[in-house]
Amino acid sequence: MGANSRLTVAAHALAWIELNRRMGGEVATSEQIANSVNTNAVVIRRLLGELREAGLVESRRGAGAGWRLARPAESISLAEVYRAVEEAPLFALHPAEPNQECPVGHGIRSALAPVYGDAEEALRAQLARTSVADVVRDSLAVP
Amino acid sequence: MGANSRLTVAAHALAWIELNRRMGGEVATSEQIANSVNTNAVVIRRLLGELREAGLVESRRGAGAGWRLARPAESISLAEVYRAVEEAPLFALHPAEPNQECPVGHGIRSALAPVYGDAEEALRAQLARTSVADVVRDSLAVP
DNA sequence: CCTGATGTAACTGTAGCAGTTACGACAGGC
DNA sequence: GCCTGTCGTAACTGCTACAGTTACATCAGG
Repeated sequence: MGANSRLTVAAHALAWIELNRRMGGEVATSEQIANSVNTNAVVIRRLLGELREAGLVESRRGAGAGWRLARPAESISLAEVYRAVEEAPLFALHPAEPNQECPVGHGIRSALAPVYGDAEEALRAQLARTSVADVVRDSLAVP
Repeated sequence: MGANSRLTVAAHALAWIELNRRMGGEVATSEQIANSVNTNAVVIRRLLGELREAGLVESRRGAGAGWRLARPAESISLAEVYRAVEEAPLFALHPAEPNQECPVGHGIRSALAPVYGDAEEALRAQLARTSVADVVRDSLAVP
C-alpha cells in the first residue's frame, strides 16, 4: 500500500524538540529539526502545523521564534500523532458502487466497514502504548 | 494516507466465488466477478493472480475456465488476503537517511521499527478474526 | 526599522492505484 | 484441426498523494 513516512517524520520532530528541551533549549526551529531529519524545513513546518491543530505542539512567531511541546513528552502517544497526521481511513471501500442487484455487492460494504473499524482500532491501541518520551529513550539507547 | 481498495476488492471477489459455488457454480469468471464489483475484468484477474500466488485460489484456463477457492471459505482469513495483496509495510521510515551525527537521527529508526512491527501485528491479528465465510454471511444478512 | 523565523501558496518530480485496450496462450467442443 | 471463451499480461492513460523546493507575506522582538 501507499506507505508514507509522515508518522515517522512527525515522531522524529517531536523527539528532537523534547531532547532539545532537555538540553536547555527554549524552542526548536524548523531549520534545526529539518537538519536532523534530513529534509526541507517547509516539510517540517507543514507537519508541525497539523500537530499544532491537534494541540500537541505550540509555535511562536517573530524573532526568537520556534516550536515546543504543548504537553509533557510522556503524555503524547504515537496514536495521537497518527490521528493528527493521517486523517484518511486505512482501508478504502469500493472505488465505484458495487452492483446492488448482486447479494454480495449489496451487502459487502456494510459487512466490511466494522471489520475495518476494528482493525484500525487495534492499530491505534498498539500505537497508544508508545509515547514520544519512549521514542527519545529508545533512540538514545541505540549504540 | 493513500488508502487503496485492494483488500476490499479481493474480499469481494472471494466472497462472490464462494456464494457462486454454493449456488452450484463450478468456477467463476473474472467477467462475472467484475460485474458484481463494478470494475474491469482485468483488475479482477490481476488481483486474483496475487491471491493464486498466495495459494488462496486456483484458476483453470481454456474453455469453461474460471476461478475457485483453493481452500474452504471458513479457513481463509482476511489477514491472509491482506498479506497477499499488500506487500509493502504500513509505515515507511525516513525518505532520506536522517542525520547520523544527531542522537535522535542516529537511533530513531531502530526505535521506531519494533513499534511499527507491533502495530502491524495487531492489525493482522484483528483481520485474522474474520474469514471469507464471515464476509459472505454478513453480506447476505444486510436487508 | 531590521532581523529571523513562521505561515502558505505554487510548482515539480515521483510513485502507486484504477481503468482500459490489445493480444498472446491455453484447453475443451465441434 | 479449427473455433470459441477465458486466462495471462503488457502497455498506456488519468488521477491522486507525498516529498521536495522556491518564493514571499506575516509577525514580533531588539
